[in-house]
Amino acid sequence: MASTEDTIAVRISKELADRIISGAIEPGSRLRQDHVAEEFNTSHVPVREAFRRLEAQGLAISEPRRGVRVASFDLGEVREVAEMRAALEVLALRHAAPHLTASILGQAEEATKAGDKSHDVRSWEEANRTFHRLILAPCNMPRLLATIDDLHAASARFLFAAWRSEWETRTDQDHRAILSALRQGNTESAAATLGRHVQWIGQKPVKTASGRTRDAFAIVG
Amino acid sequence: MASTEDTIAVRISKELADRIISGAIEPGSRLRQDHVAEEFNTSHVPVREAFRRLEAQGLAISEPRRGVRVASFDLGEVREVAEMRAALEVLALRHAAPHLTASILGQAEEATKAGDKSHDVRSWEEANRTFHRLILAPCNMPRLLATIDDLHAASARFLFAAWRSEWETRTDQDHRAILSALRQGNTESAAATLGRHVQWIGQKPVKTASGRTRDAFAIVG
DNA sequence: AACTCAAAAATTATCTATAATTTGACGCCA
DNA sequence: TGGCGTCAAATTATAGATAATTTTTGAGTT
Repeated sequence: MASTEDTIAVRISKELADRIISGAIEPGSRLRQDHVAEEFNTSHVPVREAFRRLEAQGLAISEPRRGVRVASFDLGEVREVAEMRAALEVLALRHAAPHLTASILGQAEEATKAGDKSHDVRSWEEANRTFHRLILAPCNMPRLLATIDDLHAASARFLFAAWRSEWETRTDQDHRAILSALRQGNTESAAATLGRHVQWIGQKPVKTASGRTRDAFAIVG
Repeated sequence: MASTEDTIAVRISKELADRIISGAIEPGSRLRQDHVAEEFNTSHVPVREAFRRLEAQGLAISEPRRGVRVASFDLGEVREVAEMRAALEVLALRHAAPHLTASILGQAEEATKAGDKSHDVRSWEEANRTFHRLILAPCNMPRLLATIDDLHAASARFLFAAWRSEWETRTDQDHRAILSALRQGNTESAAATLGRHVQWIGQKPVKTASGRTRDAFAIVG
């Protein structure tokens, strides 16, 4: 996955991003440049550059002279990301719709089926992300797609924090409705469904470190 | 402006961002780390970090082992930024509206007047940006506001590229309509006007390096 | 003149070393 | 016991040195 063409800084940032998203590193915990450098067998110079990338993606927060920590999040940020995704994915879909082919819609349907069959969060998330990317990519707006990608990374993080292990299979009616509307050339209906779809925030009781249960929230679309 | 608390990398990235936005550095031109380091009397380590920040803002493009260049742009990207701004600023305004006070709206009106009186692009742009920031900031959505800020930086760049020097004063009816709707508590009307407003793309003939004239485009709201 | 191709120069990426700052522990004293 | 200052250890930030890569130059060839 980490192509050898990538610079070390990019490799490190991808690996750390993965750990942050999967929850392997706790929100709020410090990222110490020397420790990371040692783990990756490099000096801290590329590590610092990796930190800047994580910062830009909103996965880490850096305070001058006080180091970098994994970004924390709360229900407010989950809502914020959901609404930004709704606004931007609807925009992307409107532009992508005219360029969607039967082949792309077919692949999107496969992704939906894969998601429905998933027994764990990680594979569901991957299938879901594939679906969204497939129907939005043809909008041909690189800046928009890059921003949406960052939002998806944030979404995945919220999701894994709430559904660390358990996952119930369920058939995604929204995805099917979107595909059906797109096949009929009804872009506005597809966009409206998509906008609602990504704002659906799931709720789930999780156990905290202190043994108590509280509700966790995540975007489930 | 460049606070001494900032790390050197931040100071450099702010200064370079300013130059790129103002057009002092040509799109496509290379940013050489040693030269920048020498100019700022530092080593190239903070320079490289500054480059990563510019990359994240979409102001520079980095190719591994081949250096960093100032990002180019075309009409397509101007449209893209305009549409993203429309989608996100409308979202921000909907959330900000309930928190807008008479004082904020007063300041926004002052900013509009300052813009109307501006005889040069730079001061118009600053007043315009102030207006937008004032009415959107109370949405209290930091990620959304940060994204909008980056889009404003891109907008400013397009604007300065097209209207390098000449500027005609004009009264901004849209801003007044938005303020009036907000004062009446009519959020949806204000949002609709704002959405149209930031998608208005101005067109202006400019002289190219080769002496010919072509049309330049920029967001004028 | 145009076209290799190799060597030199310039530039990027990384490593090692040092300075500056923050964190944390310890002991002191009210 | 609890707050406070001081010093040591850890950590961040920058500088200087080196390795690896790309770009440029230019001689030699067709």
